Amino acid sequence: VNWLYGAKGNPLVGALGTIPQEWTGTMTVRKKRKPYSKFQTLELEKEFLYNAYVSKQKRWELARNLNLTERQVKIWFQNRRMKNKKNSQRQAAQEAAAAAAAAN
Amino acid sequence: AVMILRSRFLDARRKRRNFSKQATEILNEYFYSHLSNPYPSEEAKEELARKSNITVAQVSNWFGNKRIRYKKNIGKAQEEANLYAAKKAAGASP
DNA sequence: GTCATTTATCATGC
DNA sequence: GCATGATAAATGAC
Repeated sequence: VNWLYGAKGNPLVGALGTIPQEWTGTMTVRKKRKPYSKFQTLELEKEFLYNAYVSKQKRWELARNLNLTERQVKIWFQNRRMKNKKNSQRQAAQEAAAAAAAAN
Repeated sequence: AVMILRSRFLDARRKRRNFSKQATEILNEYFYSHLSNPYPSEEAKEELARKSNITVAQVSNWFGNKRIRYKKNIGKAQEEANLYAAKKAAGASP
């Protein structure tokens, strides 16, 4: 509805953080972001180096060994692929700029 | 350990620089003039990036940070930042 | 699946 | 010492 939903003092949010009248249904609470440990990140990076797409079987193993849910492993690989793409685009832009500068 | 050393050089946070005063002015002007829906389209982002002399990714980062940090400040001095609204009105009235 | 986000956290500027 | 820009988890649209 409004992008300010959840902001303190916004009319859409009831006083003292109560739920708006129009919404009596399920108030799904967003899970708080929790940084992974060094070991977890290293193991995930190791597997990502092998292949950017993980199979269901590997996903289950990783989740069990790293004490994560399969959903977390799946999302980690999705975010990691996006990170890879951004870094590639950034590097390509830098090289293009360098080539353009060299042409002068 | 290897990853730490690599990230020390690849992480752009290590070489962060503040935007110029003009760039911040341009971004704030757009943000407060679209306060009801501060989500610039891809084309708008590109234009803002050119005028601000930054990348579109940096424009996206700026709006992401601006939205969440504006939302957390409603009722505080953030309302005073709406001098951009008065500024716009002063420039468009004649 | 991608991809633009939200949110907390990180690293830096000053 | 916080303000600020960038990144890391997590969600949701499509």
